[in-house]
Amino acid sequence: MKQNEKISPAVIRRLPRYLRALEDLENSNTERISSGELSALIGYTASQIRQDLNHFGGFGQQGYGYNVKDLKAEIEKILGLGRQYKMVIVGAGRLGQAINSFISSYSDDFCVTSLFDVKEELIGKEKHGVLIRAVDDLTAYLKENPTDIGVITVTKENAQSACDALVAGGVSGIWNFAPIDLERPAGIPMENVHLSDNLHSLVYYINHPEQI
Amino acid sequence: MKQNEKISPAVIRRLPRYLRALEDLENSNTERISSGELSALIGYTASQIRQDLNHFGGFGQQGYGYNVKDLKAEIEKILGLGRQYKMVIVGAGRLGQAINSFISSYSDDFCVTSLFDVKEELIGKEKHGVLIRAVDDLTAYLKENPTDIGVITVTKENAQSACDALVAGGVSGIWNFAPIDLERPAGIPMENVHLSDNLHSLVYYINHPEQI
DNA sequence: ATATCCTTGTTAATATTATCACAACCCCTG
DNA sequence: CAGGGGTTGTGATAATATTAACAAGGATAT
Repeated sequence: MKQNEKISPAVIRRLPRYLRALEDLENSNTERISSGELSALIGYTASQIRQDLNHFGGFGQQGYGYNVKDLKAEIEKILGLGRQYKMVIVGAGRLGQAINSFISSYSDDFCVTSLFDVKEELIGKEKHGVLIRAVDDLTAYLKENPTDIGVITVTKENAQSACDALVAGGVSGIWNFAPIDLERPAGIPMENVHLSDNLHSLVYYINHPEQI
Repeated sequence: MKQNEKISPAVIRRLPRYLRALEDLENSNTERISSGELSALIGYTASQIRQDLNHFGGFGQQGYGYNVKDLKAEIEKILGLGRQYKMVIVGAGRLGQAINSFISSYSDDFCVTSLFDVKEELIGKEKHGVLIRAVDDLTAYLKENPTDIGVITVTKENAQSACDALVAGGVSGIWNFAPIDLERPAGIPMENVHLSDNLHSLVYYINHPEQI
């Protein structure tokens, strides 16, 4: 990265999109790509693509474009991929199981080591090869088994205490699926997936198609 | 809405957040709320809250603030809630089932009428009281049973054809969980939930906590 | 009634984000 | 190895989005 420049969140949210496009290109054995071609593929302007990438360094070559393999490697490095992230999921209901299944099939870079739940009847069972433990044991488990990411898929009512337990256990980041904005110490990143909010936005645009 | 003013997507994405806060306030029997108090609750500046709401009309009163019940009703009206939206889910795997379960427990405003899948062994079964049909019958089903929203929870490879079938069947909007940007006719709104992108952004901030 | 206190709606200022435009300069062809 | 074509990196400009500031006017207390 150039200096200690603060990168805008808008740029960061686009990086995974670039990565997906580059993976597709690599799979189709494309060796090089220009910002203009990338623009046609993913819809951002060529100018924006060049400016985004330039926040992190000049990965392209004039008259040539970008080397697909190299650029993909650079973006993976920027994001911090290339090592394994250990995860736990708090909430072993349908959503927790779906996320567990998604992660295990998605990439070896992410590994769910345990699920947690309050429900007696779930504790001790396995889902997708992952053991469900009692949520009371969460913090203790995390201290024994250092974990990078905590996923919250419990109800709104239980989300804050799940978050507190994850923080107490020393996770580095939180992925929250509960429809609530959780309190946490500064410096702990959190990504929210608010399904209901998302659905409501969709409904707005269904009713105002002229605004799309 | 004031005139035919085009409302920025940034504003639209905040409306569901306001709605959530107002629901909580209503549940705790709070009658009135000022933009300053709302700001403390949800983190947006008071100025932004007032400006957002004013795009749609003056719902507040000087020296008093906003009436919780009324403001909630206004935002529901703006979003287009208050009627039932019929939905189908294409992809009856874990994610599809999780979304189905989420929706049925979330609100009566949304109703999943059918799941669809390619897998022979799933077709004819019921999940959460909803029948799984063959994806080949999707468009025909939609023509018989007018549907507002199509949810895509199939693999990346099958997502575009699912999208095409939904559009051919006349859905008004699409909620896409596949990690791909789908082609569709202009005027069909689509909300994307790209879990992998989201996870990658989280990983970036885990590795650059100073940038939060 | 009246005066004070609040809080909105709204305009202006600032900050952030996206686009444009082009010089620099590398690839590629012959 | 020279010239034409193509593409980047980047500073300037435009567009959006957010925050600040305050006049207008209702709520509340007395």
